[in-house]
Amino acid sequence: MNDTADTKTRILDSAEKLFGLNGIEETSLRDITAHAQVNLAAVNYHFQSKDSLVDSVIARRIEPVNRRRLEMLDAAGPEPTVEQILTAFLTPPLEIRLESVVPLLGRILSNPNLFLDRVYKRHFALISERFRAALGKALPDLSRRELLWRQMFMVGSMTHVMVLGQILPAVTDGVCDISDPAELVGHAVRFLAAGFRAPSEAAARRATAGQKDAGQKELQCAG
Amino acid sequence: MNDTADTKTRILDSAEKLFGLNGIEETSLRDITAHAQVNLAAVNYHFQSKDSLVDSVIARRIEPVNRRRLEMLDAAGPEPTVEQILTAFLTPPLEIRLESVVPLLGRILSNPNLFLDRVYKRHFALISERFRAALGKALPDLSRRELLWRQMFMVGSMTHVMVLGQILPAVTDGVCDISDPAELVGHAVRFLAAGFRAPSEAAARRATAGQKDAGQKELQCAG
DNA sequence: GTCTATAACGGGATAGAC
DNA sequence: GTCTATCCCGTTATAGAC
Repeated sequence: MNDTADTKTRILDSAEKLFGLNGIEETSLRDITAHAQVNLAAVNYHFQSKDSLVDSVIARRIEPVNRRRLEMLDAAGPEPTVEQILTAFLTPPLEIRLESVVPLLGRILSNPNLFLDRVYKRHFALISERFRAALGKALPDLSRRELLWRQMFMVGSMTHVMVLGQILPAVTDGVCDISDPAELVGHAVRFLAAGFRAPSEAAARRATAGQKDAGQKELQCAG
Repeated sequence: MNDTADTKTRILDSAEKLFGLNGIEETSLRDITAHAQVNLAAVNYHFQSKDSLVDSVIARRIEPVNRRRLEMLDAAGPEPTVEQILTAFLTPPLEIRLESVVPLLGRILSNPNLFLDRVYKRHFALISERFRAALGKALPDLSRRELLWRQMFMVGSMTHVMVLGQILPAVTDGVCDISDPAELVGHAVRFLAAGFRAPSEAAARRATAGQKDAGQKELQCAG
């Protein structure tokens, strides 16, 4: 906590931290103002309501992440590889060094009520379309439907790791954690790029129709 | 709602539905008892507390899902393919026909506080180990660390789709939805099996060290 | 702009009649 | 087992002094 910051910033900082640690609904304005060492009424003065505070907390972190994503995508040139596209999408949210911001972003992405109106439409629809277009160009054999499903799986992979955040070591015998974003992005990009390059639905059907008893192994590689 | 069921079942049914629709913290006991058309005090009579009710709601759905997962895994024989393992893991939670149970399972998996002590240790640790062992046997080149990361990505892919549930069409222009579990499992298994078969960290390093300027395309297939 | 005090409400839980 | 009535707490939000 930056004790020298002004009241509004102190509230945002504390809200962000406690939302990420304990959840949004589970965190009261009293918790926030106590942690920020400001008066309870300051929240309703600077923000109009708790809902509006939540929106401010979200926007403050998501917007720079999305700007950085587009920067990285643009930096990869006009015809980026699948790996470059995925790296541009996954790195910015994971490399935020502030404790509990990563889990907060995860929570936001995994709360369907909050997500649709207050996050997806404002902060995610355009980015999602932009990255889907890039992936479609890199993978011209995939239908729009397949691209959309695979993008869901990609976002889900990232979200789950972000949500688990602090408890990730506890569920992996201490093997995995999010403190090294580069390692995490590396694992994720290898896994997800192979997934995106998997044979399309149509190709998989053709393959099984063509060779009758080759088993499922031919599904391995096509891309 | 089954109006003829006994009070305890009516409470479980209503709680499950409202938890899935609106979230667990966001649903009050008053909401539940009103929907179930039972008395408020009945909750504390049949269950001791709201927390304990939550545990019962979770256990009632997760246990059959996990039994079915093991059945399907065993049915695939002693050396199942990656596709068979993934299908056994993903199908049971998604083919539950009851509205709002799938989103509820998603919410449970994406609430880290609830998850670790009250869900992971009780309902998920053993299943997770069992499936990881099967995947490790089918993919002997992967290290334990890589297997754990990839399993996280798999669970995340499934969880995200389950969490979004009802709003999935809204974020995909109506293209994707969870009403056809077979289609969803098909897409997921193709994507994830390719991901699991992606070259290991070590293999990827060897490949880039060996050939200098082949670009990133050689990462495509190895497994 | 910042505080104290409090309003107005909804939450979980329980006592005790039936 | 089921009800009514109520307790007691924490919540958001606001009024009004400074």
